[in-house]
This record gives sequence, C-alpha cells and structure tokens, in this order.
Amino acid sequence: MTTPLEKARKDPDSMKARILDCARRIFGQYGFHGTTTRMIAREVGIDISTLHYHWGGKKDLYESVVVDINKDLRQKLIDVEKVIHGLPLGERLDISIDLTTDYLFAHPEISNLILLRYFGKTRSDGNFDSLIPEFTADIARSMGLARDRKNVPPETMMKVLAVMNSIHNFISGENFFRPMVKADRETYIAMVKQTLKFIHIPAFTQNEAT
Amino acid sequence: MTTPLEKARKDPDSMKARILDCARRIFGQYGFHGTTTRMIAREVGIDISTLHYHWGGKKDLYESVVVDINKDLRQKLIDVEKVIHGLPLGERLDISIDLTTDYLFAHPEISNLILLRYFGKTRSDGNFDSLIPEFTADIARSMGLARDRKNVPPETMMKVLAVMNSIHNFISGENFFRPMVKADRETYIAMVKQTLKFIHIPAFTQNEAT
DNA sequence: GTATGTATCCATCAAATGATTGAATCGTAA
DNA sequence: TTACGATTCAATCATTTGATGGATACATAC
Repeated sequence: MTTPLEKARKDPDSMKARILDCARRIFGQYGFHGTTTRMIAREVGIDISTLHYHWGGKKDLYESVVVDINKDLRQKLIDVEKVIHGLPLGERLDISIDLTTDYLFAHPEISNLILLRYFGKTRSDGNFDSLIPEFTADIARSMGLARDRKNVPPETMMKVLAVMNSIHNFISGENFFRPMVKADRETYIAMVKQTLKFIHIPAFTQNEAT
Repeated sequence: MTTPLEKARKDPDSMKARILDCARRIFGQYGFHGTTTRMIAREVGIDISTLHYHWGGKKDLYESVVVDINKDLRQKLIDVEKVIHGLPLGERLDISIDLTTDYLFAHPEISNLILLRYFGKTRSDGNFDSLIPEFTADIARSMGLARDRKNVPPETMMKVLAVMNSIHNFISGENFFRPMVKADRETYIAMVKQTLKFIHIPAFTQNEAT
C-alpha cells in the first residue's frame, strides 16, 4: 500500500507533488496558523477545492509536509554519514557542518518547519512527533558519540540537539540575522559556517582529549 | 508623555497590565496568527471589547508585548552584567548562563516570543525589530568581546547570537526536548545548563588563550 | 458512442475572528 | 443630587477561512 505522500514523491510533476512543494514553502514561512489553504492554492495556481481533493484538509496536508521534510533531512544525514565515516571527530564535525549547512540553506523550509514545530503550539492538537528523537539518536551515533541508536545517554542527546538547533537557527533566522551583520547571502553563509565551527568544534574535541 | 505600555507597567493590577500579562503568555505559546483576541480575553476573564478598548487592535497589543519582553530581557542582562563585571571570561560565561537560564525558565514566554519572531513570518507586516541588534551588541560588550556597543564586528555578533539562541532554544523547546531526555523539570534545567556550558565555554576560553 | 472514473473549477456554506456600537455601571467632582 | 468621564459587557457586523457540492471537461475502457 502506498501513502499519498509516497505517490506524490514518485512523480514530482503530479498535482499532488506540486501542492506538497508549495505547501512546504508556505507552511515553513508562516507556520500552521499563519498559512491559509488559499495561500497555497494561489501559489500552485489552482483552486482551493483542487487542493482539498488531493490532500483532504489543511491539517492532513500539514502533517504530510512534516513527514516529508523529516524524510528529506534524514536522507541527507545518511548521505553525510557516508562521507565522514571513519574520520577523526574534529574533521567529522567540520565536514558535517559544511554539508548540512549548504543543504539547509538550499532548502530553508526544512529548518523553518522544524523550528516552528519546536517552539510554537498548534492550537488544536498536541501530537508529539516521534521521528525527531530516534533521528537525534541517529546523529549521535553518526557523530561517534554513542555506540548504537538505542540507549543514547540523555546528555548526549542534549549536545546533539544543541548542534542541530544552532544550525537551524542561522538558516531559519536569515531574514533577521543577515541584516544585523550587513552581509550578502554568500558572505552570510560563510559566516554561519565559521561561527558554527568556532562554537561547536572546540567543545567536542577538547573534551574528547581529556 | 507616557505610552500605554509605560502606564501598564506602572500599575501591575490595572486592567491594561493584566491584559498585557496574559497576552505575553498566549502570544508566546501560539504565535501571532495562532492567537485570537478571544483567547486572551478569556484568559483575563473579560470581554473582547474591553481588550480592544485598552489596546486598540490585536496587532497593537502584539507589538506592545514584543517591546515589553525586550525591555524585560534587556533589564535582566544589565543586572547580570553587574554581577559578572571584572571576572575572567570563563567565569563570566558560567555565571551568565546560570542566571540567564534561570530567569528565562521562569519567564519562558520571553524566549518563545523572541524565537517565533525570528523564525516565523507575520502575514501582514514585515517590520524589522531594531531593538535586537543593539541589544546583541550590548551583550557582546558585556561578555568582553567588544570594547563598545558601537562597531561590534559581525563575527562577534554571530557568536553572541549563537549563544543567546542556544539558550532560548532549550527554554522554548522544553515541551519537545524534555520528553526526549525523559527528565523532570528540575533535572532538565540542570541538563540545559550543563549542556550550554559544555558547548559554549570551551569555544571562547580556548580561542582566547591562543 | 456511451459509460465510467479522474481531475478541475465556480459558487457557496458555516464557523471563526477582528472589530465596532450602544447601553449599562461605577466613581467622582461640581 | 446631578453631570460627566472612564470602564465594561452584550449584541452585532464584516471579513476571512476551512470545507463542500455540483457542474464541467477529459481521458480511457467497453
């Protein structure tokens, strides 16, 4: 059995997929309550009823978007893991930051949506996204901070969260932060990488040595 | 001339102040679009028209809330600055993290609102909050990373943002992160401090030495 | 050609929501 | 007491918004 989401991913030109793409961007920018189905429909260039025909309701579409971006990010981290496998911790972090940052700057709606889910309540429903925890555990293992994905110490989870959030923050907050440092986009991206490395690499390498 | 906000802060029992307090919490939890004037009015225990009588429109109230929390946070950072003045950088960071974290955990709506403003767009208006930049420059000076508030290097701004955001993230994302590490509130707060120190102190102390 | 299922749009509904109006209440000064 | 300003609420309005129904177009199968 294929879910609507899988069907949409199979054919990127299908109406289902086009709606999903626009929904990612709009939900990412304005959040759940800030987005109207009409905004998405207008962006796609279709009528609202067509949107409802393909995705049911606003809530359903939103949940599909969340699952979608989580799959994308997970896949990206698997790719990164392959590149850094076996390298010393300092280099793993360095390369991970470069690759992940580039990817997220190319798909900022991923960072936007993840952060908005962390920090904003959805008036209706308080469903806890069970993807993020195992996901964070994956990164912990990939960073070499835990043997296996199961039984990652809470302290390690917190450290991984700190790193991931730090990245998402600079991506998602670009509109706010970039004017503050008066940089063009390219310069800003470079500064983000530099700052992330400045902050995070010493913590893990120094404490590893002791 | 006194602004409505100043009037409200003068008498904390006034209806103006009571509305502002509830608005802080509700806007902080649900964001601008996720909040309805009825939600705030219900929380205060009054009619919506009373709310409009005192604060004009939803947008006006929201802007007052934003200014209000910025003033609070600024004042708190001034207090912290007094405590850590003259101490070596490592200790300054250590104590700043303790004090700031405790304060924000007691007033989580501050972190919520700041982050929601960073990461979420407000459908109507794209006004840039000019308080945050000078504010960040203040912290840079307080941390001893810049001589004066004017002319703080962009790289330093980025580092300060990284630290501040890291704190806000753990406060504002408590509902999401705490279940992940299966900790009660007290333990979570301790873990947050520990993680923040683990991440941030080495970066600044190590690079200072070289 | 007809039938069937898919996809799309136009018109419309019902509820939610920001906002206003006018009446009632209360305190206070003349 | 009376008059007046400040405050509060019930009722209501206009718009937005999520959602649906029905008509139309189009393809494919029979």
